[in-house]
Amino acid sequence: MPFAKSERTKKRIIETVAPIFNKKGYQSTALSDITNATGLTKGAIYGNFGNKESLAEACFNHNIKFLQKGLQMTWAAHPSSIDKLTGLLNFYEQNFETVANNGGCPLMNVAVEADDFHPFFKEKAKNILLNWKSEIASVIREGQSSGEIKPEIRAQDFANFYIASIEGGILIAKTTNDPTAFFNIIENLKSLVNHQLKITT
Amino acid sequence: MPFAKSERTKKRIIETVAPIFNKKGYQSTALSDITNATGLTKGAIYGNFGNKESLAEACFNHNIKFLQKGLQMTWAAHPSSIDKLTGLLNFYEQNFETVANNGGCPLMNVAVEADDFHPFFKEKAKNILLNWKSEIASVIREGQSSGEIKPEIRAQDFANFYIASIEGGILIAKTTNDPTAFFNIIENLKSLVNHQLKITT
DNA sequence: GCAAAAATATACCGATTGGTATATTTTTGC
DNA sequence: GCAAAAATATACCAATCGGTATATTTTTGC
Repeated sequence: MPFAKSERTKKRIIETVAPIFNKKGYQSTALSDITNATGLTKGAIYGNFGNKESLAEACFNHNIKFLQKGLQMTWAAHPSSIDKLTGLLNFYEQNFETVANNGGCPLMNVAVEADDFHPFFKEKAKNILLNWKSEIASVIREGQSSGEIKPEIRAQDFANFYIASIEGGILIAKTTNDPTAFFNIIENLKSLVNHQLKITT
Repeated sequence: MPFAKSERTKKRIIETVAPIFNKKGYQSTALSDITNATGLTKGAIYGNFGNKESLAEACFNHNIKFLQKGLQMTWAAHPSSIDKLTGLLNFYEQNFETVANNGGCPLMNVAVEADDFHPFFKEKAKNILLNWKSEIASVIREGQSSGEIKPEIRAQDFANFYIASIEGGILIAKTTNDPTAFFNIIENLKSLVNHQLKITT
């Protein structure tokens, strides 16, 4: 079993440091934060990761993966398009505290920090966001094909609104220390899905 | 006219540096960024501001003031509550490029950066956000009193949703370099105001 | 226009930053 | 269990960080 130790250590570093990067941000997380949290020295860190940026990227991927898996599992659990949309809202609702304690939405955090001065991370955030958007839009179009969702709904526009509300909700709830602000938005979105998208007949 | 020079210099520093803080963030904006941009030396900067934090605070206030004035002017221009809500959306629509070129919404930027490790700025962001929310909610309640807005609308909840969508829209549009993502959300909100809040009789 | 005061510049400080070369320890395969 | 290799620790580097004491320049009030 070659490379076993190395992979285990890398994983341990990522899991320990990912929340720190998400909370403090890329620039503000110092190597000393990383060595203190892991109990390793700089030599060990640089032996496992080429530089601070590649460690930050690995941590970002790790943070994002949690949310991507949530979407995949929700998609897999619900054949119906409406159920996919409301099921995902339930997932965000149920995991809000976890995400909040981990430093908030990693996509928002990286997007805001990288926006004007870090093209590499900005591009990553852009791709993830566009991908998220198109996954939501695809589900809506599938629902329109299957006769679940009203045909006049513009899939891309609704996906855009759906994601914006969620991200804005996280921002407000986190900033004001008021989770109900987020839950309230989730309820509003559920209502929108059930009363504006869904064909009731 | 005592202190005249000092006040003019302070103003010039703030106006020059405020966009930099909004783009790079508090931590990532170095004193060298400030001296380079202003053409002044550290001595001059510290002669006008006690430390980096108080300069950053002055810049944050300056950045926020633009948006606060927009709300005040919109409020003053429209006696009707519905017009206040749609007028404010028009203001955000018309000034999106300006805000985007200035580094995005300063409230979001500071909220995200300060969230987990800078209590002072986090508290500022929280207060501004709660104040914004309650101003929107007040307008809705006024509209309910005057018979413009449906009485069953929960003012606080709608204000929450209104702000979340706007902030999320800025995040998406900025991250994906697609202003139409923001405009699209503004149109959706206008539609919500006109078809869900407004009493059409 | 001259002295006082205010504003700015210069030169420095210790601490911390990300990163690296090398020495030491630990793990691996046989 | 021993040698090779992999992983970690140590000790260092130049650059930059925010901040300050002091010297110099500019502005002010008369």
